[in-house]
Amino acid sequence: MKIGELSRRTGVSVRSLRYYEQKHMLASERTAGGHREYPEAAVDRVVLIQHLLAAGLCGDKIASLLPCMRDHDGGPAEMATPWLVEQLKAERHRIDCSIQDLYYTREVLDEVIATAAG
Amino acid sequence: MKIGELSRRTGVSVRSLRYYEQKHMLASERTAGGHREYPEAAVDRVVLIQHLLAAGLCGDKIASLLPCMRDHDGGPAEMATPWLVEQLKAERHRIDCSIQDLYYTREVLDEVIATAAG
DNA sequence: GTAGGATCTGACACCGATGTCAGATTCAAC
DNA sequence: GTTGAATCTGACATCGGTGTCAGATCCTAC
Repeated sequence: MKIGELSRRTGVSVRSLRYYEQKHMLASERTAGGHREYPEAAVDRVVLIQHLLAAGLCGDKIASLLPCMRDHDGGPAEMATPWLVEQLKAERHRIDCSIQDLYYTREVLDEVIATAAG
Repeated sequence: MKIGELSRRTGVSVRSLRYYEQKHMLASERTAGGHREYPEAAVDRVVLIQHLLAAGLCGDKIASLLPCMRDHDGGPAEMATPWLVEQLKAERHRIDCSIQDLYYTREVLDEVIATAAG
C-alpha cells in the first residue's frame, strides 16, 4: 500500500512514517517513480513502533530492537547482541520506575479530584 | 536555605529550580541582595514536582494543581476549579493509558531479552 | 576590607517527535 | 494526453525541561 493509506489505517501522520523510515524503524519498497510501497505487515509494525515510542524508547533503540523480535514467521531475524540486551534491561528498569511514578501521580490526582468533589 | 543547598538535597539542578520558580511551581523569599531563600518544606515540594513532571504533566498544570493539594497543615490552600478538575481527569486518563502502554512494552522487552538468553 | 565562592539575570543551544511549507515529480482516472 | 490528487525531498519551526555561558552582584570568612 502507499504511504497515505498506511497513514489512514494507523492514524499516524505521513510525516511521522517518513521519519520512522529515516530512523530505520520502518522499511519500504519503492515504485519506479520513487513512491513508497508498504506490505500489509507494515500496519502492525507501525502500531508497535507507536507503543515503543510512547513508552519512551528512542528511535535508535527501537531500530536495533525490532529485528530481534519474533514476527509472524516465527523466529527473530537477528539475535540481540549482549550490548543490546544490556540496553534493554536498562530500559526495562526505567519503565518499572515510570510505572511506579505513574501510580503515585495518579493517586495525587485522585486526591485533588476527590477533594474538589467532596 | 539557599538554592545551592536545595539543589544538593534534592538532586535537582539549580537551573531547574529557577525554572520551576519561573513557571510558578515553586516560590521563594528573597534576601535583601536578591538571593533566593527557601523554607524546609521546599524539599518535599521539589520532590513532588519531579514526580509530576516525570508523569508527563506540564509546568502550567502542575502550577495550577499544587495549591489545590492538601499540605502538611491539612486542607488545601485553594479549591480546584471545575475547569481544572476536567483537566486533571484528562491527565488521569492519559496516565492510565501510559501505564497500560508501559506494561505492554515491558513484555515486549522481556520477550526479546528472553529470546537472546535462551 | 577584601578575596573567592555563591548567586543573580538573560540569552542561546539541545534533544526527539512532529507540524508545516515550497517546489518538483509521479500516479491514476478520464 | 491531460489534469488533479498524491507523493517526493529538504528545510525550518515547535514544544518543555534542561545545560551552559557571560557578566554582574552578593555573601561569608578571614
